[in-house]
Amino acid sequence: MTSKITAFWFRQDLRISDNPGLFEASKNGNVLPIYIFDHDASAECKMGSASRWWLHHSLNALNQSLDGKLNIYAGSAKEVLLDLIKTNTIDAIYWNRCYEPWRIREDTEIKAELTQLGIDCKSFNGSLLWEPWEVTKKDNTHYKVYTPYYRNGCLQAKSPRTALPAPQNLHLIHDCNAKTIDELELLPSMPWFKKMEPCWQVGEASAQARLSTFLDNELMGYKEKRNYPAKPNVSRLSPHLHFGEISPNQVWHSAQAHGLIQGVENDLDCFSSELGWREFSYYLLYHFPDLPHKNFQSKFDHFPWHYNADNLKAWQCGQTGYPIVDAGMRELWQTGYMHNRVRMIVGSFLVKNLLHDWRHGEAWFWDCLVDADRASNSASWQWVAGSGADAAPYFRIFNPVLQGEKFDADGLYTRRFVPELRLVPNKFLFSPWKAPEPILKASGVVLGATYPKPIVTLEQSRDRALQAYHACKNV
DNA sequence: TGAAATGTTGGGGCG
DNA sequence: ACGCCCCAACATTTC
Repeated sequence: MTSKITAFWFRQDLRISDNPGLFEASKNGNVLPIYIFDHDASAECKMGSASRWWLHHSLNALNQSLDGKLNIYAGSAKEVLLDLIKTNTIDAIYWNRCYEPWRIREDTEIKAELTQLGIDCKSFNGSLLWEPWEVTKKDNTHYKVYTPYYRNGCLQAKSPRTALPAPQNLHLIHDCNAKTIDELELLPSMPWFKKMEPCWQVGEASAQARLSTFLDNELMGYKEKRNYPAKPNVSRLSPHLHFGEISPNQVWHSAQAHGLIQGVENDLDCFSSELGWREFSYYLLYHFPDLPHKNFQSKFDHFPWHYNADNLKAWQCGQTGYPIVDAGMRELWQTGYMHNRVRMIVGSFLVKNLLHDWRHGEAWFWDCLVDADRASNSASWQWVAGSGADAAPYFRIFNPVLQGEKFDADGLYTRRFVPELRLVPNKFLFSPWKAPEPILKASGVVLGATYPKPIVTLEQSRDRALQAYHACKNV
């Protein structure tokens, strides 16, 4: 064994198995495993509150896998790394690529400077099935529509790398100048996260367990049942994927293997395609770095949004008077997560019925979601708003009453998060303002007191949205 | 992965 | 028996 020391820089790949950068680093000899918390450096890379909570636990899980030898630092990544090579004998620094624009900028700089100083810098793909620059069209332009991107761009390209094993014989080095995870102070002083704790098991082992449970019990019927927020047939892998506790390659190939079971072919294709949407988001962000801030379709730059602080607040707090919307927003607040069907409903409601700029929704989700991810979050909000690539057409406006009746017919989901309506019969659960007074009384509901009256009417707000969209249609 | 408005069809009640 | 109307059910168009 040589005495070469390779620093492996963990970022959004908080796992040991199928970690290409770590795998290669381990071949060189000794490994100095490091994590740099650099998200407080600027507003652009600020991490949301729920994400910080997740990160705290994820780092602890990773540290445990590394026998307590994960070296923690805080501050600008470049400064930390430059400092690190001054005070330690380091021959190489490896990492897996990140794709946020600010990361790409910074990584490019870091690679150039460190290489000049004689450090062997290598980056790897640990987070995507297909690199954004590898999915190309013949005419050299970029895909703007999902289906051809996925079918012709991804599925026709080379099959995603199969998962690597965890490196054997990791020789880990500890730097005594490193901080502890607690010193990062990722947890807020107000323990609001207590209610989230029972909902999640953080870390690589839990991510693998979640994948197994999903594939064994919930993949069957996924295509249909994933639409019903009370059903368990969704993977809930998004936060694990975001922090890289599990790689998309591990998910992809495990799912493929399970998809051989007869009768789940369509479910497998549907699930794989959801991983495809994740790839598409990264692809869009890579080729359109302004995606988190700017409308992908610039005609939306002149959209007559109608900001109203009270309405935004009501939406955030789950007090809109529309039970399926309020259930979703409260699920988000309480658990750090929201079922995908309901994300579409609350998104449509904010952007169309309340006529709020999608960036307000993006910001709130960013702070509240444990799976907050720049690429997915901004691509999805632009999709909902109609300003994005391959977006939902502007006139597609969800009716929260019909959506509730259709996708939560027995009210299980809605009653869980809006318990003040639990005695309201199904017939009026999604439109309590239509319930006759005796029924409300028997249910213990006083509209405007125990549960809000609708903050807008569906008919008027729908018409207003259609007018507004019409106004900027072909600017 | 929408909803509402409008159009079409066909069965049954009824003069 | 026949034609007319009504309307539910389904299909198509429009936003």
